[in-house]
Amino acid sequence: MSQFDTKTRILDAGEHLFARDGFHNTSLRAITSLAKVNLAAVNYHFGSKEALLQAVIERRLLPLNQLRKKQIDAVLAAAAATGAAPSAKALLRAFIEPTLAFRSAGPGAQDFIALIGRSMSEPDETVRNCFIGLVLPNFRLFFESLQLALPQLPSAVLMARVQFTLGAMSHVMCTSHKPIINDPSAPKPLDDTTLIEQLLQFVTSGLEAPQ
Amino acid sequence: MSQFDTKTRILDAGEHLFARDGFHNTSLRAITSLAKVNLAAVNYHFGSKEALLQAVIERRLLPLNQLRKKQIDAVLAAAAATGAAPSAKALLRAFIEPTLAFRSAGPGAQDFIALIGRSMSEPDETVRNCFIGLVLPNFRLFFESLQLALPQLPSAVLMARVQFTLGAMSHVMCTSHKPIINDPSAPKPLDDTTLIEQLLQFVTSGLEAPQ
DNA sequence: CAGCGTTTCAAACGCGTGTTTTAATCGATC
DNA sequence: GATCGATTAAAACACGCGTTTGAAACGCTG
Repeated sequence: MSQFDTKTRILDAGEHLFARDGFHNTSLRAITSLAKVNLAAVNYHFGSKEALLQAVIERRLLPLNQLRKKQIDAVLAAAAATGAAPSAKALLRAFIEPTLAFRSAGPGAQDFIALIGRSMSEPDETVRNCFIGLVLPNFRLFFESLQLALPQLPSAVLMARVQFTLGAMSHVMCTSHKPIINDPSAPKPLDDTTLIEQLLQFVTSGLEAPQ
Repeated sequence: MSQFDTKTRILDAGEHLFARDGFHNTSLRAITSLAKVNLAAVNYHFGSKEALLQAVIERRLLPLNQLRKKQIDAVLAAAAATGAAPSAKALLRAFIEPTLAFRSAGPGAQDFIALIGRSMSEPDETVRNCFIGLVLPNFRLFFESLQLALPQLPSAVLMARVQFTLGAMSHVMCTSHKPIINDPSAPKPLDDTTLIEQLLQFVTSGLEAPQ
């Protein structure tokens, strides 16, 4: 068993358990036992539990951020080419779609999305700082692009509406698979593609609402 | 020092620390030391740490639920009197406004709102079950009323949009006081009243969006 | 095959946790 | 003022935690 296998298995197990139970409620013993590695392996390969969390988040979030930046830049470039302002919906799609579509990217991806969805309102600084530090540049670009799309909105209002958008998005990210109402009377949840389109429609309409 | 004082001081301290640090990251020693009571007092008066959490949530959520029900019922009654369908915005206001306005209700109220805002996506079942059990009847009434207001929406779509609404709302509840961007360049956050109106405008527009 | 850096392993360390225990103290009632 | 249940207090309990240790096993290189 090579080092690569061990590190990856620890990352996979950590991703799954951090997402399911939260950072503080997940023990290294649970992670190493799920990963079928020795307890000391986490500290040997990553240094600490906290550093493992950082590695878990970085592994997926760095590529995701790159993708989101690429798509936002593409929207901005297309708008610049025609001389028009970028459309809010296109920007929202560039930011939201890669994130949510990522859930179908493979086993563990859905866990990861739930993890970072929850990180946004995480009380613990360990988790929140790790997440916010990684996502901030991306968010800044997103916000500034939206200012171009909706120049008539005061920036404090736009910021509030972007926060609402993030809230709706993160809520979908961490709870879409466990509906609040579990009755037979409750409607069946939408499939992922429809859900993304509905979310886009919802937040676009909210962002563009008259003041 | 009477029993009442002790129990109340424990509830206040628990509310504050659970909201600030999360349930699992808050120790009974931190709570009892903040409340200036003996460590054993929590188990004596409440039975366990988990039962304390339940008491903390119930103390505020039961009256809040009553208020929300009263306001929703009032909107429904007013609509029934005129024979028209209730308006989505009035229902949203009846559900959202008491919750967010509650933050100004006194010291500890803001902590509490953050606590239940986060409970919605809490990974730990201890917290989530306690919260969901209390809020479910209220939520059901809210959802069924919205079906009257927006009868043209398929109920699965409406449910998704209501989830988006809850996400935006809970995100405001637990993060409005700590903005993501902390630059001098970042816009000043809105005051509470404006924030509530903006949230209402946002989610109304999203809920009523064309399909 | 010897030597050596890397990785795995079992065991233990120190610490903080929620809870329980046992005794002391309080406050109302007879 | 004595009595008795309710409350407070200090101490200890058993347990699980993240981390560290030191030796064993591995895999490569000469």
